[in-house]
Amino acid sequence: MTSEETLKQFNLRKTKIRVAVLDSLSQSAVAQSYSTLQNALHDFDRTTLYRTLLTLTEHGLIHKAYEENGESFYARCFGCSVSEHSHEHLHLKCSSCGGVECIEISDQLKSSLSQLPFQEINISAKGACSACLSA
Amino acid sequence: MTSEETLKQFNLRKTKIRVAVLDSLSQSAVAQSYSTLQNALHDFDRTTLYRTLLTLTEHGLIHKAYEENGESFYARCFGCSVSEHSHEHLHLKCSSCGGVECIEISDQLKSSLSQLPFQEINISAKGACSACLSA
DNA sequence: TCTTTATTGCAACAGTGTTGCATTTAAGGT
DNA sequence: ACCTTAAATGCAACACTGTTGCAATAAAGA
Repeated sequence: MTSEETLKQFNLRKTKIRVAVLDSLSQSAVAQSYSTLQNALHDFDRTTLYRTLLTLTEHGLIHKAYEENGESFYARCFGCSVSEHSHEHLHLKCSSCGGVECIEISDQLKSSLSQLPFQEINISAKGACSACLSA
Repeated sequence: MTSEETLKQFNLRKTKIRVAVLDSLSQSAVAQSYSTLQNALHDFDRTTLYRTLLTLTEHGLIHKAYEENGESFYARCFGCSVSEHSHEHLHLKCSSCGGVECIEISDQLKSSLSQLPFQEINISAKGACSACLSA
């Protein structure tokens, strides 16, 4: 589904920056940092980018995958609604390239996590991302 | 062990703010945010607090337990060295009081995590902390 | 095309992170 | 108790992100 179609599906107006952000995040294998997005979308005011990320997050099209040292990384959302954010994956911060990759977790780990009496369980780790491993 | 003794053990000079930070984090059941620490220690310059947190973190006396929306929460470190930060616990951000609690995880979860080929695995979650549950 | 409402761009301010530098303090030796 | 020296502090300053208000602009449907 194209970014335009996605916006329509979520009842959001089609604007240049929303399409650009969704395109950028969809094409990227890794989550993108705010500053990376800002560099890629420097035609737009940073406030607009800030509000775009807010809007897309609130409606469940994207999510903040990782945050460290004040740097936030955003990724496309698949299969999570506004209310139920069950991101059953792990966010790997690559020690080599600095990118953030979303990684599926094992069923065993899922079942261990599901026994916890908490919501919004989030796992992050550091290591080599698949791109850097195969390079 | 007192904060003074801890500093000596780690070969760090005993200064007022280091003792104050260690005392504050030791006495607290939950991790403290930067702004909370700053309020509690407003006699000191915020740069000094910043550098104190850096130093204590680098030497493994404290660690950043949680970070969200640019707010960092710090806690005392027990049993983790500079090189090996195996925090085998979960950081629970309380939806009620906003505090961050360190919670031990089950052996089953530990073993699932130990199978992952990553370092510095970190789990965070949202829910009610023990203080708010018992209140 | 018109109308309405959401979105954008700009200005402005707060909070945190970070560095440089002069001053002060801690710790060990005398 | 006093020096000496290296480390720690306080202050100024700047960058970046988050956040809000408001006037100008653009999107979507009639």
